[in-house]
Amino acid sequence: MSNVQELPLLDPTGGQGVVPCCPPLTERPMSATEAETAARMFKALGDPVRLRLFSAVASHEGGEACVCDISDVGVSQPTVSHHLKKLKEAGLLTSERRGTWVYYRVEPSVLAAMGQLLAMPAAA
Amino acid sequence: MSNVQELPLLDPTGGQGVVPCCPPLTERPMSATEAETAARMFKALGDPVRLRLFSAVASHEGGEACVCDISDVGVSQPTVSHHLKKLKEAGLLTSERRGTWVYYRVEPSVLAAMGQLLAMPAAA
DNA sequence: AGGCTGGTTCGACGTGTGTCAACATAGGCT
DNA sequence: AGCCTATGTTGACACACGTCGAACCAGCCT
Repeated sequence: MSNVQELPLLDPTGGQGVVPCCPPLTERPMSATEAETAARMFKALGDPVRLRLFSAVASHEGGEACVCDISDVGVSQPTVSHHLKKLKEAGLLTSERRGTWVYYRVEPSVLAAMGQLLAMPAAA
Repeated sequence: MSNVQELPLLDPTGGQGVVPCCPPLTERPMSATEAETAARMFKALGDPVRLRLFSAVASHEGGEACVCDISDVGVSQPTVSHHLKKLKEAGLLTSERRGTWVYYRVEPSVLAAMGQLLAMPAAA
């Protein structure tokens, strides 16, 4: 347990962190630190435009999409870029330039972490 | 306050069964309407204080807690009340006054719906 | 009645956020 | 070189948001 990505917290400036994070919300009260971390991810998805962008990337083949394929969400191009940056900073997406186009890709572990966070306690 | 907001994430067809508003994020690109609905809930959980409050209620016995039990999150009491109201407006919590105290309770179906939203497609 | 405690609402303040137009950068093309 | 397309960055704007203190409502006391 000493390699892979095991950043304790997300670095806001790096924007490349993966956060395994916290126990389910229903298990015990979250600490301030845990809440800070988890809220950052929820916040990133708390905007309709970002949610659509993220969904567009996530549902694309291979979990990867070019900006040009997903930028039709009703806002200007700079705004799309701005939101993609936010999603990247939240650790939800990664980007890679290949020639002319930039491709965005989901960070599956983070998605899984959020899913776990909302996991129901199976009604005991 | 006669808040006429529609139920956020659930489609009340079929009674108690969990009917998510939207398919998993990874299934297909979300529509604008779907994103609007889902983002409202993510946004509600996108604040550390609200996340702690929600977690405190959700992890309490019976999924229910008195305000006095959970209001120790580092902000003033009016702010706690404000956030609880937000969570209520987002459909995540319901409140009920019993004598002196007000009890908040999680909306389990909504929690499940959000979990489904983040469900992974078994790593295609 | 009056007072006390638990919660909510109000009004205000500073900060954060989404948005755009304009500019800047990267890479491919002629 | 020069131009053109694809993205990202900057600066500015309006608006939303989190926070607090103070005032206000709801029940339980004495």
